Amino acid sequence: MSPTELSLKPVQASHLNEAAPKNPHKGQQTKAAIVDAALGLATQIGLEGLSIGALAEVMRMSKSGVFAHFGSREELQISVVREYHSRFEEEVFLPALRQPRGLPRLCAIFQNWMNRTSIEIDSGCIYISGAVEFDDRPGLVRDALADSVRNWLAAMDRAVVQAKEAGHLSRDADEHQIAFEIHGLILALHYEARFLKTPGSIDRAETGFANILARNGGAAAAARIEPARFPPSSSPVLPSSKPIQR
Amino acid sequence: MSPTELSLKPVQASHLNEAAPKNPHKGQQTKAAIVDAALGLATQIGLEGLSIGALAEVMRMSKSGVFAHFGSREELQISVVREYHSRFEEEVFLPALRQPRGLPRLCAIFQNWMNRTSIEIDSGCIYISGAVEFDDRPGLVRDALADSVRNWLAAMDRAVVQAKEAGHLSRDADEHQIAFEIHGLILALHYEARFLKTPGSIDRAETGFANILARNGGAAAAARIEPARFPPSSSPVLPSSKPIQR
DNA sequence: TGCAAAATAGAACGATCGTTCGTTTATTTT
DNA sequence: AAAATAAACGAACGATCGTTCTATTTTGCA
Repeated sequence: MSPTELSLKPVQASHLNEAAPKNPHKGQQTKAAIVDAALGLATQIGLEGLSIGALAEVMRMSKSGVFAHFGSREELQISVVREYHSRFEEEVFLPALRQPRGLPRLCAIFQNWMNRTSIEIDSGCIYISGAVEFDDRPGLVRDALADSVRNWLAAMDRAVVQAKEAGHLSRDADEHQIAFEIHGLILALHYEARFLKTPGSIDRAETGFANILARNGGAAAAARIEPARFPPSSSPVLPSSKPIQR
Repeated sequence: MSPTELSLKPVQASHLNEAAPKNPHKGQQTKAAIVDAALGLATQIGLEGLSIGALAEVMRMSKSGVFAHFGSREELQISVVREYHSRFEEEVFLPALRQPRGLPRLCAIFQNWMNRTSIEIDSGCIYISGAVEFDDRPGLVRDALADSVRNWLAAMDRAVVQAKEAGHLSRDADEHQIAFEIHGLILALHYEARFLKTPGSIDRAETGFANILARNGGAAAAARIEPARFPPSSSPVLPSSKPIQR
């Protein structure tokens, strides 16, 4: 059994485009299904804890059958990172682009990120666990991971800059400082809620975001743009896909 | 070789009370030396990555010789957690008690914590890596770790409460919110400096702390108590034991 | 329908892991 | 100095790991 008594229930490709009609060489489908299962395992036990044997068990396949799709464990891990990246982008970043530049988009980004993080209180987050596992371990996995995170943080940074350019933040606001502090709120939420099980952490993070806005003149701007639409307003910018522990 | 090509140079007990005169059963000395070395390994590669074989190599002992001192790997890990706890307390918390209650002590705590974290940008931090490794893995190691962290966060929380009681923070300041945000600053510093190698992270964390104080009326109080003594002042409350990457 | 290619299985490898056990060496006590 | 106790060793165990290799099955296309 797995070290932490995880229930490694077998999984069928399910929602993945299993009925895709014209896929040449069905290997790609199963590879996608493997990556999907691998991502599920990796979020719980980490990229380092991810083993081909356990993955094969979940997939109801042989070790070598799983292995053949990647050629090395490292390549499997990289595939998982890429998959996580694209899901994160799709779930957190892209929907926020539908909001107008400036504070609305920044708030949407934060809310989407909060929703994602709230789910990850149960499931785990590869960007956080991976950072710890690959701090000082050079290699392609680390590179993929760091590139992915930098990419995301840069995107958030841009949103803050745009909010300031749009006049939604005071002229002396330090954009990068704001981005840093937001990142800290998410990390503290993940740490205290997932590891320490401290109740109320989600509200703390949201209050923290409101504090940042207030200090940088964003609260006033928010009221000006669209009253009662911004944190700590209770209406999420996107519907959260899951009820949330508070 | 080790997975991450760490140079596992052998270590002699060195600074540990090796010349202790009247120790009955010298096993305790070597056990302390083993824990010392184990802590060094664990901070770099994590508590889970800590292996008895590698530890024995560092200690120039046999695996079984090392093992006998603990009886199980889990007990070894717990010993490491306890050792880290006491060092953290000794280095971060206790010295701050020499400062008067209220804002001075809170600032001392933050500065000491910052100094410690700055060092751990190179060496790693067990409270952070351990939190990720033992998120959802029940057991004695997790318990020891969580107790230790909660103990520390509660101590910091108390310092914030006292600062408010002393009138150094405004009457409507939310103490627990402040503690949460401070924790976030430290986590963001560790993440961005250690994993992403983002320059300037230390200044970001210190600025963040100053922002928190300013928002809660602490900056004014700081000037009232002892001008030019508080962040972002450059004079550390305790001399940092190492030059710091900014 | 038949055939080549792709996908999967199965067994085995070397390595490392935590742990056990019996023995030998150090240290302390008598 | 002898006897008793503690500490360290060395070899071996079963398990799991990533990986390799050779079969066998399944698939897609002519």
